[in-house]
Amino acid sequence: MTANPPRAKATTLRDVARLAGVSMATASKALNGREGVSAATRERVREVAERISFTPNSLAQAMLAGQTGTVGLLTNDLEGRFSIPILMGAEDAFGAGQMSVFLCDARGDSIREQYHVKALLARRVDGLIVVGSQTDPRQTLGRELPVPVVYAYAPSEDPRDTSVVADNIAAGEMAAEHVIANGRTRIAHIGGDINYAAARDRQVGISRALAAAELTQVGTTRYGTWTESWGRAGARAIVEAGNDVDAIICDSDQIARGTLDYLQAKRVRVPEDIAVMSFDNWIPFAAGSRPRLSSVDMQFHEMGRLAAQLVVSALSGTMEPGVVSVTPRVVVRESTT
Amino acid sequence: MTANPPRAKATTLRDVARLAGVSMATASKALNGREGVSAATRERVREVAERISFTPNSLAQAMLAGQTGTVGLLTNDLEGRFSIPILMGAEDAFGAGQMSVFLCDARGDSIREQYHVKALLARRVDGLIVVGSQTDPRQTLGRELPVPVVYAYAPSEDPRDTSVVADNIAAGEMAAEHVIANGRTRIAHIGGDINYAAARDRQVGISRALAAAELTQVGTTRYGTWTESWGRAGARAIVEAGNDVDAIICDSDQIARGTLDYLQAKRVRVPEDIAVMSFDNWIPFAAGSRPRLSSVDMQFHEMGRLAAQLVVSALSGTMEPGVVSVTPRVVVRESTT
DNA sequence: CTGTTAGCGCTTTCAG
DNA sequence: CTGAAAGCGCTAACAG
Repeated sequence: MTANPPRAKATTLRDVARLAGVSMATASKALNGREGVSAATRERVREVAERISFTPNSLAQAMLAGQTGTVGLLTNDLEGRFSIPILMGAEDAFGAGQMSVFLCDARGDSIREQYHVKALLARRVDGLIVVGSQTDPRQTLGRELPVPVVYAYAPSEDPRDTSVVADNIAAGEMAAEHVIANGRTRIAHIGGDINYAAARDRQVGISRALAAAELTQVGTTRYGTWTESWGRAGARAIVEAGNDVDAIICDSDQIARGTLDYLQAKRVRVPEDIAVMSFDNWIPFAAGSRPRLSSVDMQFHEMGRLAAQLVVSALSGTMEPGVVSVTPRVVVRESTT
Repeated sequence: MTANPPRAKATTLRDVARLAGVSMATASKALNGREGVSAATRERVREVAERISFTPNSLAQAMLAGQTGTVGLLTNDLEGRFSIPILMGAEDAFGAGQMSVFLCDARGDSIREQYHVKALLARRVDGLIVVGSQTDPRQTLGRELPVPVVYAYAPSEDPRDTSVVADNIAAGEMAAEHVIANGRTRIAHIGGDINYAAARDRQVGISRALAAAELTQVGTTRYGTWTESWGRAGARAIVEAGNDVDAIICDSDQIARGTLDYLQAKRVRVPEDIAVMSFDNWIPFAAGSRPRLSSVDMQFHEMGRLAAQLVVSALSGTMEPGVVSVTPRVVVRESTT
């Protein structure tokens, strides 16, 4: 029942000016480092501002400048594995400067998304980053928006928009090349959910790398879900098919964990008998297993950073339409070497 | 090299008024549902506003109102397991209304934190939520801030502040009570990092529940790290100590996964021979293993929601100082039953 | 060097 | 019922 202390009302430039005995204009110039103020005056104004802990009202500044120094980050699965690193990358890229980020989660609901876009525009954000939850192209927010929009992870279906995506075909190639480089020739693939472009693209990449090495995939790719449980089932299917296999590429770290689990229960040695390679490099999963998993990192953080940079550069100039791919990176651990 | 289309400049109330042939005052009243406008005029104004897709400038509105309808969410490990659900809970609680959330990650750096606070105050947020990365009390942001502050997960060390925390002692009790209720009497505990209050508190809770059931813990709690690898080592230590054990409580799902891994390699059956119980209920880990893990959910989402509600209620009234605990919840799966 | 004036976009009295 | 005027906090001309 304790009442809180009365909140100090924020001080204004007018207070500073009055206390320093100058006009608001002079106070403004003094604090903003504009020239045309004597050193003495400037110092005095600064002291007053400091003393009464004056913080300029960004809203007022924004109204004059026509720029708010804010961007909206619209995500669709905060829960998810992908949004967060992308978000961090963006936060990183902005954080250094003086952009602030409005975070909105639309939960995959387009009504909700529309609502958030409207709210963000009302707040006069300078730009928008839209993070999808699948790599499949998503509907555009429209081309009539008064601010630049960059799509991350899920590209916009409209080629006139600007998107930053992960290169899953390259990722598939890199995964296969890595195990091939380690001397494996009998390679199988456990896919993720076939409804995801990520899963289909990785298969394309794997095929491409195998063809380049004049190898043939062992068995055909089976698709399932992005779970450990599917990893176990997929591994069993491969083993029970009786084919001779010396490497399994799994479409996610979780699938790979399931695969590892099955193989270990069967006393198959990893990597001696079968190498296991995965995608995403979700550290808690990839680095928690024994052996630890080699995995293709999709560089989400980098995607976020890039998206942020694109938005920033769009503020002063125009933005190239099209899709920018971020190149993945193989992280080698003990499951393949 | 395609130049983007010129961005439509945002329309203003003045435009609406002019096009509708009324004054700005009338247009304002019409759009905001104020009375004193004829139905006909109101309709006409609305149509115009709709036609030119007028979006009121929140900044201008905020300047008049003295409230921005924004809050700052200051986190210290976006990466982490805890911030995100809390963040989602807050987003949830606000999202329904018309609060927008500024997200800032201070990376555990107090200089950076200071910088963000300053920026948020400049943007005249109506309130602040500070999310810590450990349950240990953290330094206060100070009591002179012009806006209400709520600390989540990590409470403020200053009892005059308002904090929302997880009740780890209760969690420890609930975990022990659950395994006891399932007939286990020879219970061991693998702790997390002893430098975390969460780990120490859970031990307190476990002891309390064991005492209440007139049981004694098997061996003393060993502390390590929050990793699977420590889970394996800890389980080995328990097994090799040669004590008869029928349940192991692990301080996190990851530790439990390691424990499970070790037990399975040793052909110990879970839960028949030894039940395994954990904390956090991090779904990908807890529900991915076989058997799936029973785990104490710390209700992070709920904590975020509560923190948000506290901030909102502080806007219209005062805020109770002190620490609010969120009660955890046992999620039963197959590792204990 | 310093101060006066105008105005960003909006809402709110208070006259008409 | 409608509009003119004032002002939120700040900055950018332009005078002095």
